[in-house]
Amino acid sequence: MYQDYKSKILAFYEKHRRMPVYKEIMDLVGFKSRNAVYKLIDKLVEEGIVSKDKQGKLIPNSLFGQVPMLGVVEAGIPTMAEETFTDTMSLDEFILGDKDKTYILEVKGDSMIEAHITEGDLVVVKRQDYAKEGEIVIAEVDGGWTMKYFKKDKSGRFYLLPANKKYAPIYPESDMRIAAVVKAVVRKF
Amino acid sequence: MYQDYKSKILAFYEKHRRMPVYKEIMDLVGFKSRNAVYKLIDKLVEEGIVSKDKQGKLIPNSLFGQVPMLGVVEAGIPTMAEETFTDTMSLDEFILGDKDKTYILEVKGDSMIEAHITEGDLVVVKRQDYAKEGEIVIAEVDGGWTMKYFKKDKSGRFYLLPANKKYAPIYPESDMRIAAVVKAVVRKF
DNA sequence: AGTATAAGTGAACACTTGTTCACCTGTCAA
DNA sequence: TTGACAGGTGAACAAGTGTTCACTTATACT
Repeated sequence: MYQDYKSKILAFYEKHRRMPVYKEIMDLVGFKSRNAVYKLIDKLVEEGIVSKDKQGKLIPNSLFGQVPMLGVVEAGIPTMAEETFTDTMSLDEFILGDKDKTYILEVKGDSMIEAHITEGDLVVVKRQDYAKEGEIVIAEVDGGWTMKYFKKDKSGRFYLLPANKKYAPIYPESDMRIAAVVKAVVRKF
Repeated sequence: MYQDYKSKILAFYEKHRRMPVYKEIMDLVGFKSRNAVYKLIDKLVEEGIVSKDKQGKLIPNSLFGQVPMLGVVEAGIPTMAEETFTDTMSLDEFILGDKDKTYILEVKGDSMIEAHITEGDLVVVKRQDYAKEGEIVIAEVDGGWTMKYFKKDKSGRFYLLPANKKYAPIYPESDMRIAAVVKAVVRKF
């Protein structure tokens, strides 16, 4: 019953992308007075799953809109009953550190297959014109665009290394311009 | 200047996980009357990037809090200037269809390496006790937990197939219990 | 039984909300 | 200069906000 309240409020948040006001919660859970909601919220605040701003408006806390992160696969999945999850996370925040200058690209081709990035995957890239050694970059070399490892050889020259033995490393002839670095890979089934 | 307003409102939304009220926008962009905000919002509504609910409160629209999805890698990255992105998406919504019964697990081991799921990846799983042929499942077989392909052989028997030649298919001796199916894979660099 | 504690009701309060109206700039064209 | 017009100001309004108080109902325990 009580857990029910939480999930109804969460559902509202998911649907409307904002927290409900007291009257809405009232209708949501079936109360007939806003004061009942007030007392309910008091408990949720004490539990730490929601907070109030200076004006009393609700703000969702960490556990809200987040996915419980259980252990590792081989340890098995804990049953719902115990559900002592190790952590919880928002995928959005996890994947996109800073939403600024972040874009998503679809992957074509198999040149990064050995890095386990395959055709149809989505890569989350951050647009920047520099990169660290070893990062996967989106670069423009000799007129074409590619996604490759950004490497440096013994003599200090930079080159692009595909993660596929079928293809050879690319030593830029004229110029090489880094457009973005790959921050994450997402694959959906 | 005008574009500035949008990004400031967006920043507020990102930070507080809710849309600002008119007075907050007023302080945000430097207006001295809420009516100025009212007129500004009117334009944003007309542009379709925000809406109002029945009570006048702002609700963020599709372009808000979302990541622009550009084309495919080989086509290169369009410049910021043009930015005629093909689409835009919220990773949260994209990855987690229904947040209910969805969990995240960290991958250990290399038994799914040929499916390009490698150690350290995060798999987004949905807890359910059935699966379709060919899906990747988290299952309990003969007392242990594994992540494998869920397959059916010619005679109609189900078995678990690792995506790694080093390991043999698993034909469940006593019982096989499916705990969850893998919906997505996320890898962060 | 009785009684203490939790949970819900309903009305009232001060305050904030989005909205409207009339008014005041600037800027640009004729 | 004149007029038009988009963009901003400031005050006023009804409606909705979170909160408080006093009161009632349900639940559990000795």
